[in-house]
Amino acid sequence: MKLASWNVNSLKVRLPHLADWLAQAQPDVLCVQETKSEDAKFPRAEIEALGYQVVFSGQKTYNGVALLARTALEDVVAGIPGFADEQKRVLAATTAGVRVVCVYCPNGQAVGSAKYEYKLRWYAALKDYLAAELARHPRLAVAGDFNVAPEDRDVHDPKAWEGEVHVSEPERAAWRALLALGLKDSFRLFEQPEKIYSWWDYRMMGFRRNAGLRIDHILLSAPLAARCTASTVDKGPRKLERPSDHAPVLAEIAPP
DNA sequence: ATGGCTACGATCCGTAGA
Repeated sequence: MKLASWNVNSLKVRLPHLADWLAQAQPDVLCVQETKSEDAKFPRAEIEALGYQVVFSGQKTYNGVALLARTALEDVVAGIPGFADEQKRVLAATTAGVRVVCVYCPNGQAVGSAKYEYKLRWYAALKDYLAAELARHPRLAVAGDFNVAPEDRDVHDPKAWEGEVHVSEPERAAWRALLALGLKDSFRLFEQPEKIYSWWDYRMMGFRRNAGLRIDHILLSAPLAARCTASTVDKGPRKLERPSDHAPVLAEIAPP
């Protein structure tokens, strides 16, 4: 199974890039974040025409998540059960025997802000949810935009970012709490080149300078991690005209 | 230098992203 995640920063704008990338990369499952599309206006027919099943949970202007798969998407659950939240950030489904949770974690805006507190509360709720999901689904993948760069090597300029939102210690602790459940960062299962990132600022020629952060991740439960053969970032779509500021991330999982 | 892009829904600017 080729599993991918991509924050498209508006599905409407990025639909041509998405279509091209699906045809080229041929993922079996794709988690999409920041669709910015309310469900009534979701481009379901366009995506089905590309050969994918799709489920989605969205809202106008902000947030919004979707799950695309070659195989049927079953037991679909939107949001974090028991955590009241207007913001459409989580969508789970089972496909080809794998439970997939698509997440768009809060940005946090600035350390100490109300949005930062919300981010930490949200992460705590996510951790409890994933603990329960792991108990029910041994084959669990959690993919999305986590808005946390786990370590300094995931940051282009750790000194400039020190203590800032996305790298602050409470955020990294929240990330490590997910790993403590037994989930593995698929990217770090392998030897990787240095300075690999998944997001680059639109401003200041961030992409050309490779001034980025690795904040998009695919977490795998132990049974899936044991079968994972590769995990990469595909910078290709970031080089196109009018790109998303995020690149797709991928994990390959061998058949059992 | 606290800016610098981009998307959105609203107007000709504010909010949000990261």
